[in-house]
Amino acid sequence: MRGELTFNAKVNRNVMTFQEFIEVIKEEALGKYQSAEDISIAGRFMGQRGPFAQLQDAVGRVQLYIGKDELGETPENKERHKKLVKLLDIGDYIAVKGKLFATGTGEISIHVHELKFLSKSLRPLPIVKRDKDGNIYDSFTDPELRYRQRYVDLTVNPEVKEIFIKRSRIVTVMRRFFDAQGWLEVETPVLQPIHGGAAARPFATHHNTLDMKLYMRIANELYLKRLIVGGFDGVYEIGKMFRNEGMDRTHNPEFTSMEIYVAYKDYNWMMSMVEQLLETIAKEVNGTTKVQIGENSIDFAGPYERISMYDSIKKYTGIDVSQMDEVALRKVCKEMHIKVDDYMGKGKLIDEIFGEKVEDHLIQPTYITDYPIEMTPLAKKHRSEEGLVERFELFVNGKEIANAYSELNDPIDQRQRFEDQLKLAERGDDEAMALDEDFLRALEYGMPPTSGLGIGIDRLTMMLTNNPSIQEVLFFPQMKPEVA
RNA sequence: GAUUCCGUAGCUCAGCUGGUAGAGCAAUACACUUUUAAUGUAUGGGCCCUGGGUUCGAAUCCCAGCGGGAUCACCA
Repeated sequence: MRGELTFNAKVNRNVMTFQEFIEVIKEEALGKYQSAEDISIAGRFMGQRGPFAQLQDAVGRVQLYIGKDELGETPENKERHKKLVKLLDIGDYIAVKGKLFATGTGEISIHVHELKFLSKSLRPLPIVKRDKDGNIYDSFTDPELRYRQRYVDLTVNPEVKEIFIKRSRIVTVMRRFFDAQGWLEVETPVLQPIHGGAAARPFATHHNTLDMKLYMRIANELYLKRLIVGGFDGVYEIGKMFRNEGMDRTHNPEFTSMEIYVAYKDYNWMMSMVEQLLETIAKEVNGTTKVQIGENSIDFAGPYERISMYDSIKKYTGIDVSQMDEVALRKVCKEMHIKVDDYMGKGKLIDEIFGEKVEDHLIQPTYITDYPIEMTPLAKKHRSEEGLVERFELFVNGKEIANAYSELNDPIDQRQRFEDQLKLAERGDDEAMALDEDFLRALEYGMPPTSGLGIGIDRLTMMLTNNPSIQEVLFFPQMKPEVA
């Protein structure tokens, strides 16, 4: 008996998946009461009511009919099966054989005549029940348990599994979209000697053999641009970034970003590309461009509104900050009761006003364009507006999900911008960007005009699945250690 | 990091102004072989997060710690 209960290696599971089973119902079994041939199926035993049991696999559930005296053929085999059925626990993996039939209420089920244990569950799974109206009766909801034991969460909460399937599809659709354009998916270093490309505190580590300090990347931008210098027309990378910052419902120390750089393009082109990309993703993942996020119904169908940062501030505050110097901006912040620090330069002050007064209004997808030069050291100067750069951020539901530039490809200007960052750092801005000599050298060899874009995959998934918490879209969100 | 709420059975939760632990589901046994969250009867199940304190007596009140959620700050 014991042998039957433990972790069988021989499985005939490839005979039929649940999905195939459902197709068989449609094509063959419907209208019949009993299939001619046995089918073989395997899955997780998820409960029993009388002779009716639920078997679950990755796709869904099917009903089994386990008749008391109908298992096995020989008397010994019948006896054995009776014992096996008694030993069934929720969570056990079993394989069954039987014929399809329609029950009295019309549900297509498997009339089991043979049952085999594949694996035993030694711990009781939480039992979640739901009725036809979707009411859930015995839920498994404790966030701490759900995140620490995601395997249980995924087993008993099908809507959780659905989120992660969507997340995977978002990435797949994105990849397919880029690949169709001939852009190249690449991988760049996670361990970097200089943490460039963004403004954030890094995780630091040490390489023993080289005896050198290394940082987990906070961004991969400077490496991807090196590849554009190297002659690729379009490169993109989907991968983890690491930032040693605070954690909350929208921040996890490691998160996934997609960065893409396309040569001979500018940020106007990029805006159109992003519209097509997001529209495609929304349709492929949700079947529609519209998505409900909390209270708001959002439509990802392009084109999106485009408004410059200065105009957006004017629109929502009535104040024109475009000609103001640092002193005037500080005065404005004070009048609006916006907290500012001494180290903040002009760009940062404008960003504070924007964050405080504008962001929350940007519900439908909206491009904010043309940022002050001080806060964007890697973007190209605006072709006609003094003091601005060609940059946009895409806001949806009041939150930023994409950031893009016409990339700065003038090495002399780039060196100057890095030096301005160093000055900010000296004033106490610990987010100011470090200078990367090799990156400058690459630019000195010549980089074509290029547009670059970054999209937060976690954030995008949160929006497309209507989840306000990043933990709900990460399989294993960062947690403090569990104490035994 | 700050504020605030929370931590009781495998899960979801009651447990009042302090008097020594409860329900539903799950589990076990027996009966039932049926349906669509939940059949019946019976039974077992607890470091009430941890450590101090107050008290004759603490799941309950106080303090500290640990873990989680929410809000804020920082960031994406």
